[in-house]
Amino acid sequence: MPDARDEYPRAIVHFDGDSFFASVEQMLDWRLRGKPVVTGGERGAATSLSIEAKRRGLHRGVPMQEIRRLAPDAVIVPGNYTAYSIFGKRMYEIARVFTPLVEEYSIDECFVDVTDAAVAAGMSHEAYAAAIKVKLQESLGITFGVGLAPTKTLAKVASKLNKPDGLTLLPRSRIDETLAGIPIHDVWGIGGSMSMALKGLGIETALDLARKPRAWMDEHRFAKPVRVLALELAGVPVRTVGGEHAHGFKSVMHTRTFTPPSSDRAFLFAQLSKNLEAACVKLRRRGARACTATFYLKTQEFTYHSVQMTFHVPLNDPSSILELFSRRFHEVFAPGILYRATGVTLHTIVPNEAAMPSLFGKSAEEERRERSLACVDFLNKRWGNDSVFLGSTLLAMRERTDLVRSRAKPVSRRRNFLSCGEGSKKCLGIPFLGKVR
DNA sequence: TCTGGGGTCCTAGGACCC
DNA sequence: TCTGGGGTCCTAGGACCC
Repeated sequence: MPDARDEYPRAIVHFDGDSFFASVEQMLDWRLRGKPVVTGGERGAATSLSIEAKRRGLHRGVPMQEIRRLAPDAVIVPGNYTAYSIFGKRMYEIARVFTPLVEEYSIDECFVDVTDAAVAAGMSHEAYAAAIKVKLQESLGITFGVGLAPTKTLAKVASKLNKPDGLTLLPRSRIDETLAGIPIHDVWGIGGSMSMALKGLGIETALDLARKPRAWMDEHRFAKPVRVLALELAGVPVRTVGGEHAHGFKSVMHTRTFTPPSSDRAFLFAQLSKNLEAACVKLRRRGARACTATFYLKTQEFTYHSVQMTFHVPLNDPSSILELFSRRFHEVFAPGILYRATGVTLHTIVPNEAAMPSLFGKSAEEERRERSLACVDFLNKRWGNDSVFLGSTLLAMRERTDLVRSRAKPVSRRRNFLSCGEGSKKCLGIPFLGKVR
């Protein structure tokens, strides 16, 4: 019987919500339970599918028309990201009752390091992971795929193995037999480009990579990410839980694709303005400012043309930033070219408190601007996000309204969740989820 | 002037993730 | 897979310094 410390030098658990968005929809509306539910109605392709929908052979990315054809009884709903995000936050809170070592990896996933917490509770790592799983399911009404392993990469592999509602143990002694069945392109961190390169060198499974020594990495001049991956697959913990995503954020972005593509300079600038406003709202909501920004135009051929800039003071109001954008817009825009999207990223984030506007405090002008922004935020919160916006955005708003109007069918069958149609607000029916103790 | 070595910082762009 | 939106990390290469 191997010792627990050999099997799990660290005991990392990965939790992955099963059919997360669709499951949340089913929790919020009992009428959807037991039915094939598909989210993504607002974008015309499936984002998440309930178990019942998956059983009908549907999967992510399938166009809604196809869904309707293949499964006429499917219930198609628009994404309700506010609700998903509340369930996600709830998941982190519940996990943190068991240990503070919780990394918020994505809206429906988290990593938990239970190495010490389990010992302190006088439980095995397996039992502790199982207890968290039960608590999550009881509290949220959603099942999870769970993996327990000595490294984050292996935990991520394990949680996928017995979905839905599985708890998969992947101690060191079982690494070889498990990884032999995992194709290299299924490994977290290996994308299309890297898997091509690895396959060219005869690496077909996760086990093949785990067995490669450092000399081989040197010989083929592999960069850091692959080396880390190989170690983690071999059961050597390199990545720590909570290290990377524990707090804060590094950038906010807002991008939008429009159809049909356009070469109209004024329209494109209005799109940019709208994206900038949205990105600034996110920034202000988080009480932060940015010191750098990137904006881009994406052509119909999917090439990006971008401009990066640095502000001399941290900013979060769109009008000052837009002024800077307008001066450099000509660097990305070429007449006669068709563009399909624009985007804005704000980075080098600092908290508001750290961003004293000048040595002498706020000027009257800055005071005035802050007050008007607070007013805009209030109005948008009260009356919906598009109530107040910059004049430069107007052209983009008109366009959007036209698109909505021309849409043939409402995307939802549920009246109370209908989000299309001008001015109608999405209604949010989150049940009380109880107190975390 | 065509010639050293070495370090840091910044930027653009690629790759990957959910 | 002719492709939506929001993120993070890594690296090569240039600028600049001693």
